[in-house]
Amino acid sequence: MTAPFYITTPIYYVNAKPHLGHTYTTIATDVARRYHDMLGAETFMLTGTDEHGDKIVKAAEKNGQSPREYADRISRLFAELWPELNIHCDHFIRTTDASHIAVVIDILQKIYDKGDIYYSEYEGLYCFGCERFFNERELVDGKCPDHGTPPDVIKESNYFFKMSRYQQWLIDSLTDNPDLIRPARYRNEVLSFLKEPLEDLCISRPKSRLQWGITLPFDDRYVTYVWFDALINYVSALGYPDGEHFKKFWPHVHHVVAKDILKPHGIYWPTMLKAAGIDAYKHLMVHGYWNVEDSKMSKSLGNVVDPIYLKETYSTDAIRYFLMREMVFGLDSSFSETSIINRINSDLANDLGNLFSRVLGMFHKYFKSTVPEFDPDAKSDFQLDLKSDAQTAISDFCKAMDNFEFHKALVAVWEYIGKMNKYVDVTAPWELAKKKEAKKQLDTVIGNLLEGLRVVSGLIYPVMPETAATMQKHLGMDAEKPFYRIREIREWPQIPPNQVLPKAVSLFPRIDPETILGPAASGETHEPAAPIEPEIGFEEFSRIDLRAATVLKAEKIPKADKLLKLEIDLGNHTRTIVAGIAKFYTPDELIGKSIVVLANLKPAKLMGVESKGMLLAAVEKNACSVAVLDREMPAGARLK
RNA sequence: GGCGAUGUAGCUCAGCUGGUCAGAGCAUGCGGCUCAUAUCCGCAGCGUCCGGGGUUCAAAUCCCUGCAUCGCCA
Repeated sequence: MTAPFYITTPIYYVNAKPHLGHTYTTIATDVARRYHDMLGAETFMLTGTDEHGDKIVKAAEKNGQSPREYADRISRLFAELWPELNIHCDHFIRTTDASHIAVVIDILQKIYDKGDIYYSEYEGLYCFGCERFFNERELVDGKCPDHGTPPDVIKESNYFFKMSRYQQWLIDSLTDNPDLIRPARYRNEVLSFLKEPLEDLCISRPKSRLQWGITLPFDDRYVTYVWFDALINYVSALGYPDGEHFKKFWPHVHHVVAKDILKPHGIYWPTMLKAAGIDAYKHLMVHGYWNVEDSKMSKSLGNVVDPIYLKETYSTDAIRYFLMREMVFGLDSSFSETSIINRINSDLANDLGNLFSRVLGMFHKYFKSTVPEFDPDAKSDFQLDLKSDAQTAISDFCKAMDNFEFHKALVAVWEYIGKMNKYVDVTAPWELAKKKEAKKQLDTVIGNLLEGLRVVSGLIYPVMPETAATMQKHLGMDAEKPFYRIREIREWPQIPPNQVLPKAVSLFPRIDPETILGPAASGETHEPAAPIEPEIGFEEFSRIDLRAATVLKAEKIPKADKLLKLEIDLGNHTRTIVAGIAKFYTPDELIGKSIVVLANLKPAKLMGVESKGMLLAAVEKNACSVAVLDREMPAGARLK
């Protein structure tokens, strides 16, 4: 009996629309959930939205809405996004749900009754503009960084949670359970933080400052601090304290978070659980950030990391694959559309898509679309055994998935795909098809290849469920059945013989970067930058007289396809220069431009025209850009 | 300022406890096949393994130091 599996994403704060970071976390969580489905576990996945707190009030005000209306609207964006990305969550929780609020109140009261919450007055630096307290070191010159005004010293009374009381307990449990927080770097970070004395956590906000929150059960002048409220979602969603789900799933919880919320999850949450008398969670999986590369194509940055844009441009499966394959769980990764396209073209189109296409192509041609019978254990002369290699691939895949090493799991699958491509090459079915006496061999080769594709389709299921189902159908399998169970995948052979299969489809067409990113982006062909020339002194540089010049006239030089003749204004005189840029610039677009000219270059005759100086431009084989001044300067100004 | 991480081929990175560890993928070049989505297969990388010093018979791998980048904390 496989243990149940409970996995959570953070609940997302509704002060912003869903972006790439949310998307990665939630897809990774869904992939892990689907993997445990593959193992035959009963799974439960939770996501949702975090909706209280002053940031929400402010964001709502900005939008002219009430906090409730605003939270409803943004929350819906999240709830509706996940199905679009083939993410199946079993429950979508909102911290404004009545059932959640009830549990928060219950837990607060429990901890209060236990004596772990106390009331205390303190003094702090408060900015009325920001409606918040500041530390000394957050201030700039003793002033609020946002308002530039000195903060006021005010006294305020609040409720505090005795987190410090559980510090040693937490250190011990981290020491005893090396797996508690993974990867280890984040566990170490928490441990090093715990070397210093832990301060108690302020868990209330006076209603004079904030009303949008859960009222404390023991003092209705206060609402609950948003983190204290939010973290409790992980148990309230399961129907804590008596719900069946809670009993079944809580002992098997895995929290997935990004590194920015390590502290609340690594420190607040376990101590809260301990204080409330709830078993601590077993696993906290922490991942890194996506650094979005600022490419020229993505001026509107927000647009490119918009999950819907990505889905519509590249397909859900491709995006899921890219995110899981490209990021090492725990580390940061860089994100760019170029890298998505590279991944799609090389891994999905060339390796997987083309393999599928060539195998099915031969199958339909040589077998009239009818699945052959073959002996799965037939010895071949080829030294290649797709059947046993499949078992290796499955094992490697599982080992990686168990550790949240999604990229390694995919590498294992792709190594197998590579072996299949090699197998096709070595067995050369097109040769076998020419010889009548090789029919049995051909049956074996194609039979094994079809089975290999079946294994691949099973293993890619958690990452690319749609593609997995499509492949199954084209292999004559029932895609409605749980073909992705590891136990099922291992069975070889499994495709029922003598059935007629549907014609193949193209799983992943190659993408031409230009169609998406525009011509400038096909810049893969850029020459590497030339090495820097040997050093020179300033004196030597001073002899180079560079001047701002305005282009007055420009015309093509007859019979010369590269040359333009320019009439330029150098302030106190005009002169003629010839420039070899006709392939890249029309005369008209140069007129009026403020360019840079090497003014003391020895004159030279080009196609019969005397050129007195030359303009500066960045030049490559297939591209050229004339240097222009980005602010207006009088013609003749010197550059130095 | 304290603690920690990282720095390996053009790019992204594997290389655990020292001895085929100088590697993989992508990109590039050449050759082969023709079933296939101009795909697939094979071959090719003379990289100061950030710099400097040390330990050792032997270091990318351990120690010290410097530099760079990043993270956490103050």
